[in-house]
Amino acid sequence: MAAGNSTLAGVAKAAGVSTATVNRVLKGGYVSDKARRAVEAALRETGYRPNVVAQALKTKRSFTIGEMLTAITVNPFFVNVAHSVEETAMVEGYRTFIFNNGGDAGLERIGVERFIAHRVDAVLFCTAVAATNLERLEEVGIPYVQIERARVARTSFVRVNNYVGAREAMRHLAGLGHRRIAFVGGDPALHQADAGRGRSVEDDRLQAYLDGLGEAGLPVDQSLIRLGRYYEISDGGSGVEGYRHTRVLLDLPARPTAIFATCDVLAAGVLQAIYDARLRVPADISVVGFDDTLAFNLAPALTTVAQPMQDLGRIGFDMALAAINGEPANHEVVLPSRLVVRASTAPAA
Amino acid sequence: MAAGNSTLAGVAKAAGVSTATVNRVLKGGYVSDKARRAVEAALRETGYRPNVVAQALKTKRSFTIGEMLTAITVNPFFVNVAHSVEETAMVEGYRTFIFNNGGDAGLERIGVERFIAHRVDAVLFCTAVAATNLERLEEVGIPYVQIERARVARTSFVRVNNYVGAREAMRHLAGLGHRRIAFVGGDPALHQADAGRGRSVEDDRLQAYLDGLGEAGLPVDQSLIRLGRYYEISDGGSGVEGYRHTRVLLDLPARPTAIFATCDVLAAGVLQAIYDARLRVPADISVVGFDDTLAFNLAPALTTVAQPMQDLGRIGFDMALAAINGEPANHEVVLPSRLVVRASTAPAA
DNA sequence: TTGTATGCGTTATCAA
DNA sequence: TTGATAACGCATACAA
Repeated sequence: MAAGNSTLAGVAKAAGVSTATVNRVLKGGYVSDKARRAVEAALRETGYRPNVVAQALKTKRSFTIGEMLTAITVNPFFVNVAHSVEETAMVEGYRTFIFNNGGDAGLERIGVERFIAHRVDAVLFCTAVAATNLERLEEVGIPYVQIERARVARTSFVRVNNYVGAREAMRHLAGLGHRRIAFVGGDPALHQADAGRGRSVEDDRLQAYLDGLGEAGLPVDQSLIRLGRYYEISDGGSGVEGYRHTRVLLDLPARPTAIFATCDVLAAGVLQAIYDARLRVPADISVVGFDDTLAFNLAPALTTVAQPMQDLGRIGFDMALAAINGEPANHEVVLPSRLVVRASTAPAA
Repeated sequence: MAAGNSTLAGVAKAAGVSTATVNRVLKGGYVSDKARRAVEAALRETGYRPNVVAQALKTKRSFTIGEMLTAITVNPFFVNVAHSVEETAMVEGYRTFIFNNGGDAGLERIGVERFIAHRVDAVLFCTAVAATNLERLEEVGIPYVQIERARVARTSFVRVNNYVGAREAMRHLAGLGHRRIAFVGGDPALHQADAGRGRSVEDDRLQAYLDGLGEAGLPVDQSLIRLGRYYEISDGGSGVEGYRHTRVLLDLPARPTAIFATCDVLAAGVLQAIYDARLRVPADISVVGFDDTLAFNLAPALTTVAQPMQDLGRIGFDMALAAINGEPANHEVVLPSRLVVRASTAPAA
């Protein structure tokens, strides 16, 4: 923390007034025109810049928030949410500290401790690993907001309506005449249900798939349902899981004519497997993804269920700010997703 | 900045000693066993957590650094560098503030002012837009380090040897027998040269392409050289520029059998255009990218010149830390890249 | 080995 | 309308 040369006292001295008067022209208050002019001149002359650290110590507001992410490098989803938070925060004069927990509760605990040490005004989780780490924040009175998934039901939470989004994807595929639609996605057994509603993101998406089949009068074929992880956090976010699932699907006696992958990262692997098999998308197989992250960069450009990542970040921050300001902070906001149709889906052959 | 309930004074009171003694058991110093035990008990009992804000005010070290990025959402390169910085910083007890300048000097200025207001100990640029914003930091005595590109030659700088990396890519393609190799990349005319060496990243890559042709005894064909931007920051990082260039290349009377795109984002667009044209990679055309960001998620998985993003971030932070500690800070480190051969390159037909 | 006292740069209270 | 002055929580010089 090098200089920001001048201080309030320095400005006061240069202007021939007290620090209280300088503070008044800075923050508003009764100041004579004469004093104001003198202070303003001194401000310019000294190149004064307020010291947020000192302000924080005095006011008990650091104007920083912590942002706990799963792994910013493995899924662009997190980057987009984080960037939206940052932009929104900046407008309010807030800065954000990012910490990646890698899905590990122990790491998350360290990050939370750091946030506390730095006296952040609030913490955003996208997403939280362990409820105990949230309790730690409650103990010291730091509000927090959960984005996408909820470990605890006591505080604000903003998420997407995954069920509706996934239903829309299914309707799109069924509407194109597909009758053998595969599901490649997160295994509900590997994910905790959201506190307060008893369902997880994965429950919603899988149920939407099943209900979508039902609505279209299609049978459930277990061999077309491939559940697992989205990715290994340690491998930097490859679609290898999607690739593996798809290899199996393509070897089926009657292979699917469409695949719904519930994450663009998975979908990337799906497209790679299809490419390797020398089949064409969408001529031979249609593919739909989820998130709208990698989608527009894949070949062919991917039809996907877009998550409103901007809104997740913005609303998450707004909720945090509300909590900081002492407003009631146990809202749950559910945002709609949006099907973006690109070049990876077409009528069934 | 809510609570972190207990303070040094609170602990001192609970332990029946002075704050100085508490501080001694925390930071090391002569303390009797008796006092130490009392303090340690009080520490646990009160759940004391040091207040980094107060420490920062007192010691003039905030243990935070600013990280100025171009646009974290448009090119995964930035995320990877940022994540490496964060991980390295954490080990040293540092936290990072990220700010995206969007390539705009005015925004960058605002970000720099924020960094100063928060009294960051140093700033990392990846990459800086305007030299004036760096001077601003010098005025107030905050050290900074530049990653990838240098606007100013006075301080530490870490980058990749783009020339060597690009030469390797060319040798790979020429070695596979390709004789019509196209170049899709950044236009040197659109980028400033690095201060202190008079060349830009783009100069290096383009020159390596030309020299690579020369080494292979191949003629320079201007119609195979497509220069422009990597992406529009406002569009979220699509490969549309690469797509456009490739459409033109594929319409050539004698189309190239290989394309060297100097950014994975561009390469993604290249692959999309080839896919649309119903050609196969690498059977009909080989493609090489640069960065190793999207590469492993594209279809087919892309051969690319990998940048050591981890090292860029780590070394950048280490340089910043050295500068913070008053060590000489005008080193230039040039790192090697590494050609990663995947499925997008094969012998010329 | 321990405690007292001062100051980091602000904000805010209280007199004047 | 203005100016002393006392915190905020911590680190540290200096005494004891």
